[in-house]
This record gives sequence, structure tokens and C-alpha cells, in this order.
Amino acid sequence: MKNENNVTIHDIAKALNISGSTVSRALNDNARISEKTKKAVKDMAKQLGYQPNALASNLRTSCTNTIGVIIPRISRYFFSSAITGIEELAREKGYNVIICQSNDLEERESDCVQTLFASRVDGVISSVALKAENYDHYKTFTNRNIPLVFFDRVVDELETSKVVVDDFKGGFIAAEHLISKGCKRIAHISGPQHLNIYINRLQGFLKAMRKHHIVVNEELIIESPLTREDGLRCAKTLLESDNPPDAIFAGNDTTALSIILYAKEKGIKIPEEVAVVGFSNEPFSEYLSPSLTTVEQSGFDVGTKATELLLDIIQNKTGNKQETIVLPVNLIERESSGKK
Amino acid sequence: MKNENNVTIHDIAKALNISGSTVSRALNDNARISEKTKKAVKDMAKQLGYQPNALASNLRTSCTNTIGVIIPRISRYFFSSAITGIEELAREKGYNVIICQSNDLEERESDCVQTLFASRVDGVISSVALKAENYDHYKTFTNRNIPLVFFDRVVDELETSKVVVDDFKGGFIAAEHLISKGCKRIAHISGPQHLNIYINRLQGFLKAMRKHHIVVNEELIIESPLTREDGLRCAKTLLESDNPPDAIFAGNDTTALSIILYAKEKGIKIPEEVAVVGFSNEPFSEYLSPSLTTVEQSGFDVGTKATELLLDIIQNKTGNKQETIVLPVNLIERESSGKK
DNA sequence: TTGAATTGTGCAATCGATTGTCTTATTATT
DNA sequence: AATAATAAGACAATCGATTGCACAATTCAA
Repeated sequence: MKNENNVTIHDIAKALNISGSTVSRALNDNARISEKTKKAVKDMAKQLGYQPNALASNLRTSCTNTIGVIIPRISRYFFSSAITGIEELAREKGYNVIICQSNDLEERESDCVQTLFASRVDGVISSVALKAENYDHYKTFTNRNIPLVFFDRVVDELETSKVVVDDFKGGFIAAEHLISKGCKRIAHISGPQHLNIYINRLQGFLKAMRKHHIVVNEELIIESPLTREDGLRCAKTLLESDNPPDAIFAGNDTTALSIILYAKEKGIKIPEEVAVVGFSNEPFSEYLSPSLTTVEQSGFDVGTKATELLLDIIQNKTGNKQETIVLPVNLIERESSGKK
Repeated sequence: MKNENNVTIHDIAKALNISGSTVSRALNDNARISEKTKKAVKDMAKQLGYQPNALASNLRTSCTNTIGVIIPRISRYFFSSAITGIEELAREKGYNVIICQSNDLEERESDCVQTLFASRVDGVISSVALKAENYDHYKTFTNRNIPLVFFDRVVDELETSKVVVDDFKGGFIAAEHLISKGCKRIAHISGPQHLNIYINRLQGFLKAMRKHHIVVNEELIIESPLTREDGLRCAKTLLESDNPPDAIFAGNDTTALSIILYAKEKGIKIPEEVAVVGFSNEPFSEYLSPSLTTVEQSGFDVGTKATELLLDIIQNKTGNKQETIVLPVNLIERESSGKK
């Protein structure tokens, strides 16, 4: 068992009989230090196994080179790939990433904010919790000018830069696709209407309906938390009604999955009796049978873009430009809507 | 735009006309401070919107209440659920979590180690990169007595506490299950043999074969990195041979997926012509058709257990007990091995 | 009443790296 | 040769919270 072997710049300084400040500057390639000294310092640092103590440095410079991420749940593929995108770019630019999960709860989200603030992150990327209705906790950052970028689940109330996918267009192309397949009674299972993404998907859907002069039946638009369980409830409601729809555009793939499973159980044929389109292109969607037609959104791209935006703000401090970036989506046609 | 509004204990001290040390002690509920003063301090702290600066505290106490996690890739469900388990418990115990992805590369893994060390994490939980063959970088932690716990992907070379699932038993029950279904020529696609998990799965498989007096044909045991692509190669090799197997136990679900897709493409019937069993119970496995029989392992439980172990070491510092905890697995029977 | 014990706070050093300012040595300029 | 300019490095303060020790005020025992 070796001893605490924590080498500091002062140990290097002592070994070379120079001052700590010189060591610090040498390690940071400061112009005021001669090449000779720099080399000596760096060699000695390596020899002693010196590893900088980020805590000390951060305290002094009050900049941690760390960005915080708040997401609902890491185990959802969209979010984990967003994180991959965030981490990739952040690391490349020399930033660390701290991840917190809100589990879609407001209280947890508030905890995450405190945690990240206590860690003095340089900026934050967040996607809000489904069940949050109050966003005051984010003021911890905005009040102190800590850059904040939202992605995917954004709310108008929070005035920051945002990165979203084109949910409106996603809803539109999903609906238009179903219309092109000859469907007439098209239902939509929408998500919580305080979140823009679900509002936009619904609006896109409605736009397509109007464009093609299809009367929208109110009974065919239902709101849902879009979970596996609630998806079953929706499936039941829609498919067991007196006048069931001939197509369903589900607010996400999870709900579409519930519908497919329910239909299979009841012997309802997809896509012949009811066509189904989801949203997200979750990894499982491709392997369902029938495979699921869905709107693809790249978590990786969203994460990367959000990070790009955040680092710009951190580094330039160019005031509050408050951009909203919209990334493209595209339809992946599969069997559930009739593709052979 | 508000000003930098960073309240420190000294601001509280000034406001109450007491010293900083008293404020610090009051906030930490030190016994030497009177209740009256404590209350005054806490009220003032709230009033001024004080938020402790973890950096300063960490620097002084050289303990960050943070644990580091190194995993191959967050987007694999097993790992993301492990993280969920880690985070859950860590948060409950007052620890933060920093996550780094190695992308299965040795170099990246080494970077992660540096990053976490620079952040002075109190302990580390790791699952090694597939492509790592040298593990010296972990000495950064072990040399300095920073607690380290491995999970799932562990190597004997590293002498630390470990949490794994019962891969041996997993291999055994998978094989025995296939045998019970009447399969005679059973193939196994194994993973890299420098990782215990794959060694153990293979050994469990072999044990079952021996137990049931089935001769193991060497051609039927192949090693693979277990990716989607390589799975196809394996499927081709096995299914197009002159004497194809009547069952395949794949080292993971991804490879099993490749086999199912390949078989579907070639019109080979599963499970009639060839039965398939996977490992992990990925989210998609249930929805494949045929649905995939697989060995379930709970990432969440593994993560939780690893955290429990790590926090024990951090808090008790009870030397190097070097436990290895083995969590149970169980077989989930589905269509790919004959379940109706 | 006096010395001892107890209680409540303040002082100042500390963690390790950074940085503004000062000092000394060296080189350039006229 | 004398002065200015530059280069290389040292000193010491600083970031914010913690903590060993000192000290004053109060209480208690004898």
C-alpha cells in the first residue's frame, strides 16, 4: 500500500529549486518562461507523476471546464444518444460532463439544478421533466448568468437558446404519409400539451389534415403521458370504439408499440385494418412485427448542436442571442403503414 | 441581467457581524455553536440566497462527494440501466456522479481515468473497454488508494472488488435449455476471451454439454467481437456450413439479433431449423419475431450493488477486502427456442 | 472569592493553482 | 558607457470553506 502520493506544483518547484509560480506558468506554456525551464519543469512533472488538481485550479479561476446535463432518463435511447453527442464534442473541446437524471420529476429536477450549481459548472444543457410545471429552479442559473441551453423538451416560458427537431414537420409528414396510404379516419395520440414538442407534432398533424381537407374528429385526438401502460389504454379506447380509426399517429414509439401489441392480441391487422406511425425511431422499432413506420430524430445531432451552442455562449459570452435551432426529421417507412 | 451574485460565507458573516468560521460551523451544525447563532446564520443564508461553493469545500477537505463512472457506451441499455442504479443510490447517499464513456477504446479509457483523477473523485466504478488489453492506467487510482470497483466487464489482472452476474450459470442454463429442447448440435458464439464474462459464459456452456454427454464440436465454438456486423459473419459461417448447428447460443442479444435477421432473410426457420438463445435481455429482444429467448441480467442491480460496495470502501476504508459479488441471472424463454 | 471547567467565537493557516506586481539579469540603443 | 527595454523568474495575495488553537465570557465547585 503506497502512501498518499499527491504531487503538487510545489513539489516540482522544490525539486528544481524554483518557485511555484514558475512551475505553474511553465506547465501552462506561458510566454514568460524560457523553453529550457519549461522543459525541465515538464520533465520533472512527468518524473514525479504530477497530476494537476482541478479543484484548486477551478477555485482560483472560477471556471470548471465542466458542463452539466439534466435529462429525464438516461435509459431512453434518444437521451443516451444525445449524451453521447454532448460528451463527444465537450471532450474534444476540453470540457467534462456531469449528468443528472430528473426521472421526469420536478423535485428531482430541482435537486439536479442545485447539484450542478454547487459544482459550479460553466454551463448547463437540459431537457425538462415531463411532470414539471414550474421552472423557477432554473433561475439559479439564469440569475447568475450561467449559460443554459435546452433541447428537445423545451418550454416557451424559459428564455434561452434551444435545440429541437422539427416536430411540426414530423407531425405533418407522418399525417401526410398516412393520408397518402388512403387512410381517412386518422387518430393522433398526443403528449402533454405544456411541452412544445407535443404541441408541434399535433399542429403539424392538423395542418396536414387541413391541407387534404380531412375533417378532424375530436374523439380521435387524445392526450396521454405516452407511457407503455397508458398506450394500452389509448389503444383500447381507439380500437374498441364504435367507429375505430383506420390509422393512428402515436406521439412516440413507445405508444405505437403498445398499439401494435394490443392489436396483435386482439387479432386486429396492421396495417390492413389500422396503420400505425410512431415518433423517434427507437432501436426496437425496426424489429417489431410489423416493423414500425416512424419519424426519425437524431439524439446525437441534437446533443452535438446543443453543446456547440452552449460552448459558444460560454466562450464568447455574446450576450443572450437566444437562438432556436431546428434540426430536420425524416420519415422511415416500414411495414406498420403498409410498406412491403 | 443581474450582477454576479455569488454569496459566500463571508457575506453572511458580515451581515451578522460575526466571523466566517462561526458561519461555517453553524451551517455544518457544529456542536460548538449555540442554537441561536445557528438559526440566525441559516436564516441569513436563505435570505441572501447563499449556495455553498463545493469547489472550495472540496479543496480544503480533499473529498469531493463525487464518484466517477467509466463505461464503454452509455447507449447500451445494460450500461444505462447500471448508471441509473449507480446514480440512484449515490444521490441518496449524498454523492454526485461523473460519467465517462470509453467507447470501448483503451486510449479513451485512459483519458477517462485522467479526467476523473483530476476531478479528485472519491471513488470509481468501471466496466472495462472491450478493446483494452493493458490496464496500467488504472494504477492512477490504485497507487493512491482511490477505491475502485469493477462491474460486469472485469479482468483478473485488476485486483479490486467486483460485481458481476453469474455468467457461468447463464451459459449453463442457456445450454441446458437448448438441450432440453432436443437440440444436439449446439453452437456458441463467444466474446473476446480476455474478458471474464465471456470466458464464464463459454465455460458454463461447456459444463452443460459435458453434463449431458454431448460432444462439443470445435467448429461450433467461434469467437467474435459480438457486434451487429460480426454477428452476420458468424451467422453466415454457422448456417451455411455443410453441417449446420440446430441451435446457437449467442454471446449477446445483438449477435442473436443478427442471426435472426440473417435466418429470416435466408428463409431458415427459427426455432424449427435452428433455435437461438441470446444474453442480456436487451429491450428489443422481447419484440423480435420470433421473440428472443435470452438470459436476463439486471444492469440496475449490478450498478446498485457496485455503488454499495464502493461507498462501503470509501466510508469505512476497511482495507482491501476485495469482494467479488455475483448476482443471479435467469432465463427468459421466448419463441426463438420454441416457446409458443 | 478564586481557580477550574465549560461554552461560544474569533484568528489565522490551510488546501493547490493562478496571477498581478516587483525584482533582477540580460540585451539593445544611442 | 550609460540608459532604456526586455526577458525570466520570484513573491505574495487570492479563490471560499474548513479547522486547530487561542481567548473571552460564563458557570461551577470548593
